[in-house]
Amino acid sequence: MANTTNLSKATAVRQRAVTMKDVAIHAGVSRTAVSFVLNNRQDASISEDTRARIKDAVQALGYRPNAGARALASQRSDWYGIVTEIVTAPFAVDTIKGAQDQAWLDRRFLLIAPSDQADAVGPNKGMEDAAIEKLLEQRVEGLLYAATFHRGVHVPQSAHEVPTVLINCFDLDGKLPSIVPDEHGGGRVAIARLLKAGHQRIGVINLDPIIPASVGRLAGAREALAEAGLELDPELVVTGHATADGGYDAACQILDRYPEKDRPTALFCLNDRMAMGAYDAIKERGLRIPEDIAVIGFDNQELIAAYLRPKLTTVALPFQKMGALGVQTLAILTAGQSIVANQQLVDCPLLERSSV
Amino acid sequence: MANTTNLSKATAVRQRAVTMKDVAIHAGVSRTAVSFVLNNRQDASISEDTRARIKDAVQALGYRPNAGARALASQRSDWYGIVTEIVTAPFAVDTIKGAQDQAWLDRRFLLIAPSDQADAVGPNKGMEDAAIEKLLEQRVEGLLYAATFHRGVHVPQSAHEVPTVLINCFDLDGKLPSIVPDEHGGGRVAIARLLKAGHQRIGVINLDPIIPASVGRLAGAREALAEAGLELDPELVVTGHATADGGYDAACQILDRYPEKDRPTALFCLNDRMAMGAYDAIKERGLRIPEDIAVIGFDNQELIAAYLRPKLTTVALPFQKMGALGVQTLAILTAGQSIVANQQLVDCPLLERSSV
DNA sequence: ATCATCTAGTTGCGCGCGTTACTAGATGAG
DNA sequence: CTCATCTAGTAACGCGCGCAACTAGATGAT
Repeated sequence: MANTTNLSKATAVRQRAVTMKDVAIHAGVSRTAVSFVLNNRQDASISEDTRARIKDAVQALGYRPNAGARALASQRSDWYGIVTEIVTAPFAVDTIKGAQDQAWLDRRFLLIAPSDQADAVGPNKGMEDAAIEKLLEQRVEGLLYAATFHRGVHVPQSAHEVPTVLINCFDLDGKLPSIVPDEHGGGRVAIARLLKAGHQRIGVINLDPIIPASVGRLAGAREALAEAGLELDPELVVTGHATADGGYDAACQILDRYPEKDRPTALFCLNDRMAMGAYDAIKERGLRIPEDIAVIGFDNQELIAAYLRPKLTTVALPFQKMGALGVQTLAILTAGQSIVANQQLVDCPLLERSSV
Repeated sequence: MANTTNLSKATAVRQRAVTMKDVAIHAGVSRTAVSFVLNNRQDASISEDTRARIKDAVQALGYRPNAGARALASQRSDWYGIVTEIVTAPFAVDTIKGAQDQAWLDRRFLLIAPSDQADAVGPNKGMEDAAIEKLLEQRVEGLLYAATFHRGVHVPQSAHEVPTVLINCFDLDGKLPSIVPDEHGGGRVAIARLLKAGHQRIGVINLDPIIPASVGRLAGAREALAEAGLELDPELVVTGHATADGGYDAACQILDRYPEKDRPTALFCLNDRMAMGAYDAIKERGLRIPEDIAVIGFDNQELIAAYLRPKLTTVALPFQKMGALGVQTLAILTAGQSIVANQQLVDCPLLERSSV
């Protein structure tokens, strides 16, 4: 009979799928017995013998459970949803990856909804709402809401209907728990690394000073300097546009402003794209990295950091970890338990390459 | 009553969801009537009056259809699955994006399954099988199987149980339809662009010469040259490791091998990462881009191409388009119709920036 | 011999929905 | 008045499954 099954499977593709009932008939038991065996229920008593017969039947028929029907009957879907900008964001994929892997471990499925514009005020706001709506129609048990740069957000109302965890952003108007990078610690570790290498005069290429990334990283930098008895010279902090060009311009400013002896010996770039531009400015002036000027970045944007020459030492944004932690947090919340902290910080580790 | 609903929604989060039955009772009709209205069935006759009452009830109660139950009853899920390496691949996200958007337009949902190793012989092969298995358990109606670089693959047997379309790869042992970039045309357009700018002596930084990308792009390059009455000088084709370092080394070879007058005036780099390294080699020699040496890349790896200085002119791999086309093809196949060609080529358009 | 307990299952309900078949009442033709 | 036809719905089944409640037979204690 296994024969005919294989045959029919090979010839006619669009056949009615094998159900538990088929398995039950094949094994000569009731459908319930099959269910018990497949779900490994301890309270039911099925002899080893029939248990084996059932498993054989499953194999022989190529039975595959119907996840939708199971969800319907059991009133739980084992699905989480994640909504995030997907393509505009080089980082989104890391968050997804982290969440996906963790979900996989927990035997859960991650539904990914597109949100071209996670920004709460954008013109595509409607799309984001629709995306969440779709996820809720799939009866996801929890939601992950991920931003591509650390910021405060307003989360659509519908997201409050199931447990929701914010990743790389925080709830501006509510109580939703969030997971964000420890920008402060990242700033510290970057500066600490430079200090350890003997640098005392450090230039900083800053981001827009009002965003959390800038605030946190600079505070951390100051703290690390203070511990070494140093201060951050405001003149050495230049704000640049968050691109390679911006980094180039800012680096030029810093490098050209001082005579060689007063020139900073290291640059802390608050993101890797700006570091990429800074590299150009440095090389253009005939200076070597890291011998003449050390450079340290932030973000660990793989495509940049790992391919710059020399490879860029940088502080990593822990997107994968945040994604995984998001799923873990969701697991706690959907289990009805409560979590300890409303905001969880995740370490930003230093990645040593060759630019310091 | 809208009041109490809102209230209960706000206070008790984990409430039984509103079902069609609730809507029916609220509107004073049968559940069937609700179903007819929601599905806009033409054959059923419901008066405008009750139709409105039902829609009001849907609004008032905040009814949201249960996608799983609907799938179960209607025997169609409106879901497609996509399996692809997700994080190892900077491109995967573009494919997903394209597919996702198209699916969204078609009112379908895209389930994304992780596959750390889409390679058919890798150690994680089991995971890929498991991923497909999971997708089939969700009763996806079709599968997209996407690779991160153009190559031949062996697709797991289970993927043959539903319509499957390969993206950026082709089926080594079967009949599965595939969608791949037009490497040949891309090579042509790159060289044509350089010719148009007056370059006659063109260096090529090649990839591993046996992969489809290399074969196709070089053939296209030769064709474009031939049309201009030129030939590709084999000496000017250097194979490099597909990284920035590899591009740097290859560029150095090409640049240092000839006296200035015989030096190529343009470099065609078969991927953007190698172009990134080539930039370094060129700048190191005091040469300017594009005045002294023009550079054209391939892939359009945004983070690189758009942030190099000068910005890199490159040929784009049409991942989004391939993803979208994949979904469209799947729609045809799942509708039971057959498609024209077993292999569809997608244009690789030239992206003009500033390096030519 | 009687009754309780245990083993190895089975019967049957309901999850939320799509869908087919049916029906009660209104309308019109003869 | 009778019968056919149309309008505006409704009753009921089944999708595949989980699960609570039940049962037939075997075993053991009294």
